[in-house]
Amino acid sequence: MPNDLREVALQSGVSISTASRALAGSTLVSERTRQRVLEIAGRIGYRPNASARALRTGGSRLVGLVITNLVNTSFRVIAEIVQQQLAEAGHQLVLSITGGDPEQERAALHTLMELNASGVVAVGSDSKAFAEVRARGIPVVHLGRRPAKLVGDCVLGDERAGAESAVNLLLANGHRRIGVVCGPPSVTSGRERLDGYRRALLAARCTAPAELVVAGPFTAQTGRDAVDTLLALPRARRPTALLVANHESAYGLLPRLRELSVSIPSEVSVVCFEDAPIMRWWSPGITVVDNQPARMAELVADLLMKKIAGETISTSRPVVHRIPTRLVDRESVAAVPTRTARGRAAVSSLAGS
Amino acid sequence: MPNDLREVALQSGVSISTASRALAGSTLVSERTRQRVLEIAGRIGYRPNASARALRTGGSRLVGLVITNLVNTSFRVIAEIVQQQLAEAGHQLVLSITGGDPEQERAALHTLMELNASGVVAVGSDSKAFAEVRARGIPVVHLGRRPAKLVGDCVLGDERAGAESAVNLLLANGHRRIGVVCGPPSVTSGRERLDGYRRALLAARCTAPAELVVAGPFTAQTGRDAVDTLLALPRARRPTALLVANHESAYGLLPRLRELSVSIPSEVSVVCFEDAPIMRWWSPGITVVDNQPARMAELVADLLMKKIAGETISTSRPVVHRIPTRLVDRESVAAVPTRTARGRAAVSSLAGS
DNA sequence: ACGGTGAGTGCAATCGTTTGCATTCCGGCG
DNA sequence: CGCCGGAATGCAAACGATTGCACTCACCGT
Repeated sequence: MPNDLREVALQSGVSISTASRALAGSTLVSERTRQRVLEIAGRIGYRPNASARALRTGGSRLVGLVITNLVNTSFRVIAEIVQQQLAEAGHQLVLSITGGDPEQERAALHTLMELNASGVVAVGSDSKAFAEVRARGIPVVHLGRRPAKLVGDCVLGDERAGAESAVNLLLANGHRRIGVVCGPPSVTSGRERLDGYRRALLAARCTAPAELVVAGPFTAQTGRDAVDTLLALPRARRPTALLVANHESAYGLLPRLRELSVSIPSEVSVVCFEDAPIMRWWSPGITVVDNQPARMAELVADLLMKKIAGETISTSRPVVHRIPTRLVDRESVAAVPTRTARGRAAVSSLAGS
Repeated sequence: MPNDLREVALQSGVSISTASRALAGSTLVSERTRQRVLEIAGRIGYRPNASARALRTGGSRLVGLVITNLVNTSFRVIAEIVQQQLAEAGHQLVLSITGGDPEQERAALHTLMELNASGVVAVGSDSKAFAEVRARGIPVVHLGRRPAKLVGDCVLGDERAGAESAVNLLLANGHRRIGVVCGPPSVTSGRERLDGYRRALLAARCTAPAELVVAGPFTAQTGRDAVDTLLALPRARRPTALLVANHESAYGLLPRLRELSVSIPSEVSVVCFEDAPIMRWWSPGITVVDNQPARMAELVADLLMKKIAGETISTSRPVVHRIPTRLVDRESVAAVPTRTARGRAAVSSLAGS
């Protein structure tokens, strides 16, 4: 026995149109028939066919999330929150993980077009397939990284200010030689963080010598290597503090420091970008610049749903939103050890015990 | 200008049927017309309308993944791999995160039914909505936890053997008093791990006193509390090794041990369940029972796609597959400390507070 | 009494594809 | 020469919902 709208109509003794309207809550049906239809629908467990509806109305209530991976804590949080927010509004999340491969990204976007997606959230992406998506009137929101060509609004962290706040904290603790580990210059977020770092140093009339800047891909290895490179510098040029501008690197940098028994924060202060469980649980707790992925995700969901509801492919220019970062001060930053202070500490510890 | 099959047909000078067949690769069209149609389709950027196709054929090529969260490393890996495998076969992943809430799970499953999902992967779930899904002929594969009522094949880790291998390793290192932290008894995986623990001890003619068994929800707090409970035991009854049977607890347990300056493995040996980056990076590296989520995911995707392809809601009984675990020996297990060698400062500090 | 009104309902077209069946066209065979 | 068969194509009916339009009444005002 089928359980489509026709069946509901049949059993309710009304036409398909009326049944449809009753279920849709139209004012064009009498209260009594609505009750009857609803009751029958409930009884036979009627579920509307999403394909048919999408075909007829042109709206699928599917939203694509195109993302490079789920390992990155920010991305994971974003996926969770966006899914949840969309679900509350009756949308479904179609997940595509591209691994950063443009070809896969293209494929994902094409599929989303075929699905008549109601919207697309893309994080860290940049391909001309977006133009097609946009051309089809599907709203797009960019997230996390700013692509060269915006086809929709863009939600970013305030990377520059975040880096500045971190560097300022270090400066306030007396650090002058601050090493930085950042992502490849091709990624906007990495560039901006580096820029913030430079700017803060400049404002304090400090130098940022090239030897203190290490750039590399988003891998733990980059972090490991950075430690070795920076600590190999002669004492006087060695950094007393490190700013780790992406947390993939942190996953290599922190263990490497421990391997080498370099003590945080007494020997080197550390500030990392992006909060993650491991940052809280590391010993000592790592001071981080939290880019608040949950807030980014909420805003993204909000923007996208407004666009979807508006139906209007707003011809206005895409706007870029910046979510402020939050400096979470834990235990990995301390005053720069002065020669005398260090000597004193050693002496007193001897004397004390 | 529309972008549908009719347009392709029109420009190719053939009927819609022929165009459809040409694109579908049917043998019923001449090579020449196929070429022509393909060329036109490519030129005008034709993309088939998935809704229309789904409506007509009854297959949506959408697969639901219903999961409690993405924080758990195993789940995250599963989501990534399943997505990738499905995408390769031309399916799309619809992600639903339930947070463990049965109501949300029900809603997710209902939505998937409306979408005419081609299949559903459910991890850690148990609700009667599955019966409806099954009744609609949608293949289901369970993953990770075994629900009371199987509506489809089930892929699990070999929890019992995994726990046994861990305990055996500890026994081989001379440990006799082995504490265990496990999930709530309501979850099958937790029960099985506990069972494996008991069995291994029994086989070695050791006891597993109740005071060494701590059960609690899948939270970091459970792990923290477990440390305090177990270490508060009088010296002679205190465990010399810990088996942490879920990694949510590990996230609380490991930092707590470090807070208390309880040294691993010299004061206490530790084996955790489920591998994760933090296990590798912890210092010392934590020996784990790896449940190989990637292999589970691959098998799940494989099973599901076979069922989808088969079209047959195989009436045969659901079969339960077990993926073997892998003991990854790192640095957190050492021979049991002799009484004299055993440090006392850290542990007694706890008793004091 | 009659036309107007408006609430409630039904008819039928429509969304874009797939596919069973009919149709055409051609060559080959009896 | 007519007939048959197969290859290639087209026609039209689905799939299940939404929705503009037309229709039916009962009721009201004049």
